[in-house]
Amino acid sequence: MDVVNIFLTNELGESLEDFVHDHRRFTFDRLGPEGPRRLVEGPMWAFIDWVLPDLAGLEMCRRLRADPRTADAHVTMVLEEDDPEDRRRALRAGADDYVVGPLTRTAVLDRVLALQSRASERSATRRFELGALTIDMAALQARWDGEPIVLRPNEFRLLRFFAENPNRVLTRDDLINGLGKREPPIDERTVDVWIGRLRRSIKAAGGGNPLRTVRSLGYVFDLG
Amino acid sequence: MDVVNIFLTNELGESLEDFVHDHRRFTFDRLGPEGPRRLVEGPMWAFIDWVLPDLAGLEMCRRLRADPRTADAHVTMVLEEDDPEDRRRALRAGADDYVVGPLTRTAVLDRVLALQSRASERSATRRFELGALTIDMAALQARWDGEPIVLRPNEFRLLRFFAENPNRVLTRDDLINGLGKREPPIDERTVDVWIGRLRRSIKAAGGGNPLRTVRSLGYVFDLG
DNA sequence: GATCGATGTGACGCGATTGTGACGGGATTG
DNA sequence: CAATCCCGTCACAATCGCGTCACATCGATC
Repeated sequence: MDVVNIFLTNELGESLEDFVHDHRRFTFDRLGPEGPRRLVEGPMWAFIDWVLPDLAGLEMCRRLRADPRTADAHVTMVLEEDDPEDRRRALRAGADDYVVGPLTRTAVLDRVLALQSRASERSATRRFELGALTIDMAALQARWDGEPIVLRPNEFRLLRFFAENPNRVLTRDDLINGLGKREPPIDERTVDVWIGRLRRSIKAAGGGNPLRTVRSLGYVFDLG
Repeated sequence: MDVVNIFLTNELGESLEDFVHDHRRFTFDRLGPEGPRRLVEGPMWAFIDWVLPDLAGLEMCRRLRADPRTADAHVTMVLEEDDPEDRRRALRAGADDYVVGPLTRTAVLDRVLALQSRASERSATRRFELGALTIDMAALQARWDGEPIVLRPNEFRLLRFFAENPNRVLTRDDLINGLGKREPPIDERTVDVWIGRLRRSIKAAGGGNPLRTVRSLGYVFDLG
């Protein structure tokens, strides 16, 4: 079942309980300055209050964008009143959307569902093309020069995360978080095993080794 | 001469008279909660009013889909006004299309003709050619490399649904809904049995295994 | 080239997921 | 109305995935 992460900067995000609706699982999470408390793999929808006690909504939005784990989140800015000037500023700060609050739980859900159906129309088949490597997100199938790569679920997630952050050193911690494995805590050395297994699977499909080890730091997906 | 069934939930469907236009024979039929009153073999086009006195349009749509005789009908939802929210819900409930009413008889005909010509361009539902596999919708016959595959009705529906959604992970839930088995509720594990039986039938005809298991998610019909 | 921390990797085992034979009730057929 | 077929469910077997460990290997530094 799909999991949809919903982040809120107000008390609506307090309950960490899951919420199932229409065959999808939603998790509500309180969004603080340090980012979300938990992050399950899946689409992310953030609702940021324009006026916050400790941190301006603008700044919160920037932090979300800066963190590779949440950079893809869809950000909706929640305005207290419909001020055109605020709207403009919110969108310029990187928000994808705005809404005039205050929100209720069901209002949030409805909005996410509406936006989601629009989003799925737009990018029904997401597809990465990275040199010889292609990743078909709809079929959950990766190929090297057209040759299918047989990947286990975790390997696929790993490859996907690398593909989303090419040419950038990812620490073992980045990888663990990027794959949503903060809980239960995982030994960092396990990442080495993930890498080894992914490399082997790619090689088994006749591929090269796009994963470079950066000693005492992490790994990079080399592109071009 | 082809016969085209047109179902309507309002008084436009009252007359059971045939109507000939452009070398095609159309039958108009009043669609009630029990389904159409008569059904001639041929393409089916249903126009369901979003607002109905006794039964919501949504529910009517589901019933159409649930009945194997009408599951293939093209469903157009007739909205009273252009509310994006209603549009979204209509499409998610299984409608193929929507239109803002009220409709006249000729408007319905025009629409059907327009949709029909588009459909025949796609020639979607007549015949699939997917690698070694061919599916003849008219003869309800599938073949692997020309060799007939003996399929039970449910297996055929399943294969058809896969063929309509190749290279795309389908969850067990997708498959249950795609085969119109929302009612009565079906155990998701039953899908595993469907898959097993379909695989066996294909293999019995000398075919390969085009169905890939995606662990903890669902199944994909792999193509290319 | 010796040393030592960092990385690569085969093996293991548990828990989760999937495959499948068997059964029975209901529909269908002749 | 008997024989057959179809299909949903169940229970058990088979398989798979993955985190961990232990040991092999590597490579920077002196």
